[in-house]
Amino acid sequence: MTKNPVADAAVSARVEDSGNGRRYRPGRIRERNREKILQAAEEEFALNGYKGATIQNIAERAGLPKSNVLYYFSNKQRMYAAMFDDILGRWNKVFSDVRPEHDPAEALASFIRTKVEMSRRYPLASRLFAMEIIQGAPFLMDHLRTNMREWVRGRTEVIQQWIDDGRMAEVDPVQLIFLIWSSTQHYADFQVQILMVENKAEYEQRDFDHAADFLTDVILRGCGLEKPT
Amino acid sequence: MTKNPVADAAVSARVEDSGNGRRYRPGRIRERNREKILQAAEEEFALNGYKGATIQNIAERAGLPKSNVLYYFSNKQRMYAAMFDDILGRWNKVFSDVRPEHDPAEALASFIRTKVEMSRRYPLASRLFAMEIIQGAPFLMDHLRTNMREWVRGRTEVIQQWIDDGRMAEVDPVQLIFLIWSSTQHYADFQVQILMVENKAEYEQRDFDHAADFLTDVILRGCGLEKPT
DNA sequence: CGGACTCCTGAACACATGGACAACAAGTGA
DNA sequence: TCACTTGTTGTCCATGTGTTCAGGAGTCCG
Repeated sequence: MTKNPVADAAVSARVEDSGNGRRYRPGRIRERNREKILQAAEEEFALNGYKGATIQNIAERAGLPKSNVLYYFSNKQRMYAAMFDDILGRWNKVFSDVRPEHDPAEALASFIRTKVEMSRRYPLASRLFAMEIIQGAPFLMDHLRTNMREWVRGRTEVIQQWIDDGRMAEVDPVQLIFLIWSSTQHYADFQVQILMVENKAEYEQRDFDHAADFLTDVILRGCGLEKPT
Repeated sequence: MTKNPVADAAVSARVEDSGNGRRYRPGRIRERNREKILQAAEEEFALNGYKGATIQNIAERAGLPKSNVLYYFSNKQRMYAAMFDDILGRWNKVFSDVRPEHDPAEALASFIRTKVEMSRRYPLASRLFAMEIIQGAPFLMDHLRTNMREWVRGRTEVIQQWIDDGRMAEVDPVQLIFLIWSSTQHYADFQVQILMVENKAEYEQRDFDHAADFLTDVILRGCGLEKPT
C-alpha cells in the first residue's frame, strides 16, 4: 500500500494512449525522464547484458539518483520490458506492407536498404535484441512464438507467390529472410569486429551505403533478380 | 606466496606443451576436470554473459564445489580467457589454406559448408564469441586487431585474385567474408528465434544441410559462380 | 612405510546489488 | 492560501558475489 501507485503508469499505458487520458496525466517531466532513463538503459543493457547491467550504472548514465530511476520503473525487469516495447514497435513496420503485386527486385532491395539503415540508426537496439536471443530469449520468447512467427509467415507467402509466378529464382523464402536479417544486422552487432578488421576508428555514412550496395547486389543476383534502377 | 603455485599451470602451458614435461606433470585428473569446467563455463557464459555468469553456477554445472573450480582457474577472468583460447584455436583452421589456384566456387562452397557445420557442432562457442563482440570485445580486442585482421587480409587477397582473373563477379571480398560469417553463424546464435519462427522443437541434421544448400546456392550465384558438382 | 607432490573443500570476508521505504520538495488547481 | 498529487532522494537491508585461506585428503614413488 505504501508503494507508489503511479510508478509504471506510463509503462502500462502506452505513450500515445490517452484514448481517455483523464486518470493520470503523464506530464512532461515524467515523459522526459522516462526517455532519458530508457536511453541510458539501452546503453547499459547492450554493454553488459541483462544480469550484468546495474540500476546504479543506468542511473549514472541518465544523470539521476538510483532511487529516482526506481521511481519510474519499479524494478529492473519492467525497465527491460519497456525498452523492448519501444524497440519492437519501431521494427515491426519494416517490410510489413509488401504485396505480391510489387516488383520483387525493388521490394527486396528496399527491405535490405531499410534494414541496413536500421543498423546505422539504432545499433544499440539491434545489439540488445541479439543478446536477448542469444541468451535464449527468456523475455521475448512469447513475441517470437506469436508476432514474429506470424510476420514471417505473411512475408514468405508473398515471396513464394513471386517464385510461383516465375518472377524470381526458386529459393526458400524463410531462409531468404534469415539471410537478410543476419547479414544486415551484422553491421550493428559486430561493429567492433568490422571496424577492427578494416582498421577504422568509426563508421561513416558511405560505409553503410557500400554495405547496402554490396548486399543488394549479391543477394538479388543470388535470387536471380536484376538490380532495380 | 601462499597462493597455489600450480594453479593455472595448464592454462599458460598449452595442452600439447610438455616440450620438457619435467617440472609439472599435469596428471589426468587435472586434464579431465579442466575439461569438465571449461565445458560448464561455456554453457554458463553463453547463457548469462561474462558479468552475469557466476562461478557458483559453473561449479554446479560441472558437479564440483566452487572452491575446486577456483583451484583450477584462479579467477573468473582467467577462466574466460582459457575458454577463448580453446575456441579460437578451433576456428582458425577454417578456410585458412585457400589459394588463388583453387576453384573459387568449390572453395567458397566449402567455406560456407564448414562454417555451417561449425554452427551445428559448436553453437555455444559461436554464441560466446558473438556476445563478446557485441559487448565491445573487451577481452578479444587484441585478437581482432592482430590475428583476425591479418587473416582477413590474406583471404581477401585470394578472392581479389580470382576477381582479377575474371573467375568470379566483382564483389568486395571483405564484405563477402562478412556476409558468409554472419549468415552462417546466424544458425547458431539465433537458434531460438529460428526454431520459434519455424515452430520446431529442435534442429535436425537436415536443417543444417538445407541451410548450407540455400546459402551456397544464393551466395555463389550472387558472386556469378556455378554451384560445383 | 613415509614423504612430497597434487588435489580438494568448508569457512570466512569485503563488497556490490536490487529493492523498500519514509521523509521531503515541487507542482497544481481551487 | 490550502489540499493533494507528483516527483525526489538518502538510508537501510537481505542476498549474492568473487576471492582468500588454512588445513585436509589422495596419490605416487622410492
